Amino acid sequence: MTRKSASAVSAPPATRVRPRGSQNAAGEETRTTILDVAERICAGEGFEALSVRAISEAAGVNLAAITYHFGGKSQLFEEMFRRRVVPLNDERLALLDAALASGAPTLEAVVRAFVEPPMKLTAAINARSNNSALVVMQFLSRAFAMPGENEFLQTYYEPVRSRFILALKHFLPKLPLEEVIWRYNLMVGGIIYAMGGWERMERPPAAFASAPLPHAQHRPDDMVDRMVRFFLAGLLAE
Amino acid sequence: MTRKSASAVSAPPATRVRPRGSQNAAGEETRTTILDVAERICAGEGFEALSVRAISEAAGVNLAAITYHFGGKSQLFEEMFRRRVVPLNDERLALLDAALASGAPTLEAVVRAFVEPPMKLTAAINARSNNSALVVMQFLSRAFAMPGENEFLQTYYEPVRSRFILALKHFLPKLPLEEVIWRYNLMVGGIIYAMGGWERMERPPAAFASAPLPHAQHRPDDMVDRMVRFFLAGLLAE
DNA sequence: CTTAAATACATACGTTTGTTTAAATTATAG
DNA sequence: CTATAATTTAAACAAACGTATGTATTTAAG
Repeated sequence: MTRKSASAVSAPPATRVRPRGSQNAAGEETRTTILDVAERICAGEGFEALSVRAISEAAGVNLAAITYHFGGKSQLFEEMFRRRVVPLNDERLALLDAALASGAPTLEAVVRAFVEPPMKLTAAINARSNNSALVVMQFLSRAFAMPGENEFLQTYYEPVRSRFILALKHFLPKLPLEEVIWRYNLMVGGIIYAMGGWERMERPPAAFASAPLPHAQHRPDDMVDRMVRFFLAGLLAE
Repeated sequence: MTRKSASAVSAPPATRVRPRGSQNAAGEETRTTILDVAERICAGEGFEALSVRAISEAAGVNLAAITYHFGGKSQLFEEMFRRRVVPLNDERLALLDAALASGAPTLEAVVRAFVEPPMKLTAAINARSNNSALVVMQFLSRAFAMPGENEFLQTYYEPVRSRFILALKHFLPKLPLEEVIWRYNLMVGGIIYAMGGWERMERPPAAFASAPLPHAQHRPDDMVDRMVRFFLAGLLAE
């Protein structure tokens, strides 16, 4: 089936080698183009619009380029996911370390370390493709919602999850661990939902049909502040 | 293309009529079976496993039954969505009315009216198919994440959204409407995420590898209480 | 029982899907 | 320049998809 299994069983003729990265400058550029275009399509037309044909055509590359560079459609998805999530989690952990290493660590700093990176990433993607950045939300919700245990999440997300839960527990010593975990996850849900698009976070109720709200300037910092306020209070409840 | 357009243009021979409901007891049973099975497949194997073939085979009905009873795959999805969301939203509004009509209405009662119905529904589905009930979460996240304006949501969800936002605003008079809307949506995100599966809401961090936690009895009421505490504090922040 | 509608069925059609193949082209190293 | 690897290309494949069709079966009414 896959090239990997073929070479594992027997590789008699000059079997083609799938590049882990790319050895050529041209190859690397094609790789990046595919990832970018796939992301834009996902943001604009939804996840199920992601066919290898749609991607390759929109990217201006050959149909077989996706199989060649990534090994297949699902591995392309993995790479789309990894490319965004790994730096995001690294940043979260770095901010957490900085918060805890400070002279007077606060729960608010921990919450901010968790909230700020994904919101900044969402803002960046929003700025690039002026459509709302459903991308990351799609991926995260898909990954989080996948039936069974997802080894992806286990690898890339579990360390972040563990460290933040323990950090929260440290600042909430009277709260049972079980409740800390619940509150952590409620925070996660709010973040993922907010990543799915800001305009729905601000749309006024239909009853206020008249004034479409001054439509504040979508400043990422304001949104992060808002979220930190909400989550911090929730975590400190009771 | 579709039967509807064909009959709209010209219906010369005995064109088959697509039933809106079902006229026979047998037909109604088939309809329900299809919906149930589709829901179970979605919960167990994810949304993209929902093909008309997989559904009809698992349901033990003919391949053409889905087109016959629903008109097509997408209309089946609409019905799956409607069947769950309409009663859920009705219940939410009824609880909200009851809360506001009471002698001493409280913000907590409003939050509870919003949180309790989806959690009870999730618990019911969880009990039926012992897999985690990703169903509703899948549907909701898909619906919420759909690019562009979703007329479905506009029809079925907007009244609920408007009424609850205004109710929250009433209890939070000092908070700008914009911030009320944000906090409402952060609450929505937490609920949707929690609906996606309880076991991940309680999984201990990997660092606590030893004790898998006493695994409390998954009592829906406890979970609702937990969520209400968290959201209520968040809404009242600052 | 007879009749007509409603439902179920087996089958086929046309499309789209992800992937593979083999040859052609480009880039890099010796 | 030459040879070798890396990349791109066009074409084809089998499988899965949603849907349509014609007929058989079942149901309900007269």
